[in-house]
Formats: sequence, structure tokens, C-alpha cells
Amino acid sequence: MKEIHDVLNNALVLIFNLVLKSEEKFIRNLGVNLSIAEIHTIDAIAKVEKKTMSEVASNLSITLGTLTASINNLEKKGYVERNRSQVDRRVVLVNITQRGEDVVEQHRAFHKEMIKDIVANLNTREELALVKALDNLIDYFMSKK
Amino acid sequence: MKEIHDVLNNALVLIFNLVLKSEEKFIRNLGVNLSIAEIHTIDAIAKVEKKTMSEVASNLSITLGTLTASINNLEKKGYVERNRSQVDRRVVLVNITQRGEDVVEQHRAFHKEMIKDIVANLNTREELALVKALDNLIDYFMSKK
DNA sequence: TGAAGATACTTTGATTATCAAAATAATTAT
DNA sequence: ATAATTATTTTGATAATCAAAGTATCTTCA
Repeated sequence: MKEIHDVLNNALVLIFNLVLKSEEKFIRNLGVNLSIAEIHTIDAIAKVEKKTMSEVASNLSITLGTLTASINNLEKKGYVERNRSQVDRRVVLVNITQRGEDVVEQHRAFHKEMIKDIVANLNTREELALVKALDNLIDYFMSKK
Repeated sequence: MKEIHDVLNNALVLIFNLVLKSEEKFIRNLGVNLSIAEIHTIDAIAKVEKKTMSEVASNLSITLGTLTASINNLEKKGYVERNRSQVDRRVVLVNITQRGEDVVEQHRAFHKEMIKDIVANLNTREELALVKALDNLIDYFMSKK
């Protein structure tokens, strides 16, 4: 089944790029002074339990140095704030501000709408095939570690 | 169907990141002095018909200036070469060298293996359903422009 | 209990990717 | 032939990234 593999590969590559562009466009339309990386950083802070620099950096798979630079900017722009932990003064706790919360909310709404529209066009069989294929994909990557 | 939406969203986000990491790892293991962006640039040159700077840049959705900088490096590293068109001397034609061909070959093998593993557990009907589901996805993004 | 080592973070210095706008060179049109 | 257009490069700026060095704080153990 050489052809179906090629079709799938092309579709996946295309979708990958379309998702990226779609998200870029969403941010542009948000009219907010943030990059995709910054939105994902804010989002990671929102969803991580222990809001330390280390935890957030590890969640994002970036180094602490990179996160420090990014948080400097986000703090300056008013989307997050830093506080020294009182328990261990080496530790820095990051929290998102109300302005940050708003962005997280809108980013999640974007994802929700995207998924809603995707599923809307699928019948039950297609939905199941998609879920199964995605499971395979995840298994595949997980096994590759 | 709130649940399936969440399942799909989480799966998509997870896969997105796993694909990125997997590709990064692939490149690292290739032991080759190239970034993901550079591999995609080489790949774009290989697959584009008219191998001009403009065509390649447009194919990659980057500006000509960005491509110029990237091609400078790739040329220095010996993966591509530049030639002025004899027909229109404003035009620069880029071609990949044998070293570039090798990378393209390995990158394609990576994609092929990934797809093979994905469809390994799907029967023909599911495969077709998946293709249709992905087509819907593409339509969705295309309509959003 | 106080020095040595470990940990959490920031700073520094470098590279890559990116863009917009200005510059250059060549072609086409008036 | 002069003006306008086109293809590319250069320039100047910014963001994202890393590794390695530096700083401050905590923990351990002798």
C-alpha cells in the first residue's frame, strides 16, 4: 500500500503546517503583543501544578536560561509575575496575571473550536478511525521515547 | 460529546509535540550538522519544480531574505549549491549536492517508517476512514484560510 | 557548626531563524 | 534610453534557543 502511505504522509505534513499557521493567525487576530512561544509559556504556567521556574521549563522542554529570558519579557508586558518562595528562597514562583488568564482562556477557546469543527465533519466510523490512528501514533512515539 | 473533544485535543497536542521531538532526535542521531529548519529547506529544494530562490522561499512560507541567510550556511556546509540562471541572470538556481541528497533520503525514510508504524494496526477500512478524516481536517483549515 | 557540595536560578556569549526595508543588479516596457 | 519592475542580497533588529559561568541559598556531614 505504497500510495496510501504517501497520501497519509502528505496529509500529516500539510496538517502540521496548517495547524501552525492557524495558531499564528489566531494570535495575530488576538491583537496581543505575544508570540506563539509566549502563549505556550503562559499556558504551561497555567496548567503546571508546582509553578516554579524549573517545573515550567521542564514542562516546556526548554532550559532554565531560556525560560528566564522569556519570563523577563512576559513580566515586563504584564502577563506573569515572579515571587520568591518563602519556604526556599532559591525558588522562584511564577503566576499569571489577570491579563495572562484572559489569553489562556482565549487560547483554549481556539483549541476547543478547532476540535469542534473537525469532529463536526466526521461520522462515527471516521471519528473512531481517527482516535485509533492517533493512539497508534502516540504509542509509536512513546516507544521511540 | 465533550469527552471525545478533549481526548482529541489532548491527543493532537501531544502528537504535535512528539512529532517535533522525534524529528529533532532523528536529526541528532543522524550526526549531521543541521537543524530541523535546514533539513526542511533542503527537502523543499529537492521537491520544488522550479528551483529558484523565490519558489523555494514561497514553498517554505519564509521571506527571500531569510532563505538567503539559510542558503549561505547550507552552501558553506556543502549541502546545496547556487548557480545564476543563464536565461535570466537575476535568478538564482539552488540545487542540492550529493551530501544533500543523502540527507533528503534519510529524512524521507524517517517519515516513511513513521507512517508505516501508524497504519500498522489499521485495517483497510480504517485506513480509508483515517484518510477521509484527515481530508476533512485539511478542508477545515483551508476554509479558515 | 561551619565548610563542602548540591540546587535553583540568572547572566553571558553565541547561534539560528525570522522580518521589513534598503540596496543592487538585471530585465522589460514606454 | 529612461523608467518601472523583478529577483536577490544586505542590513539592522528581535526572539528563541543553548551551554557554561556566576550567584544565592540550602543541605549534609565531619
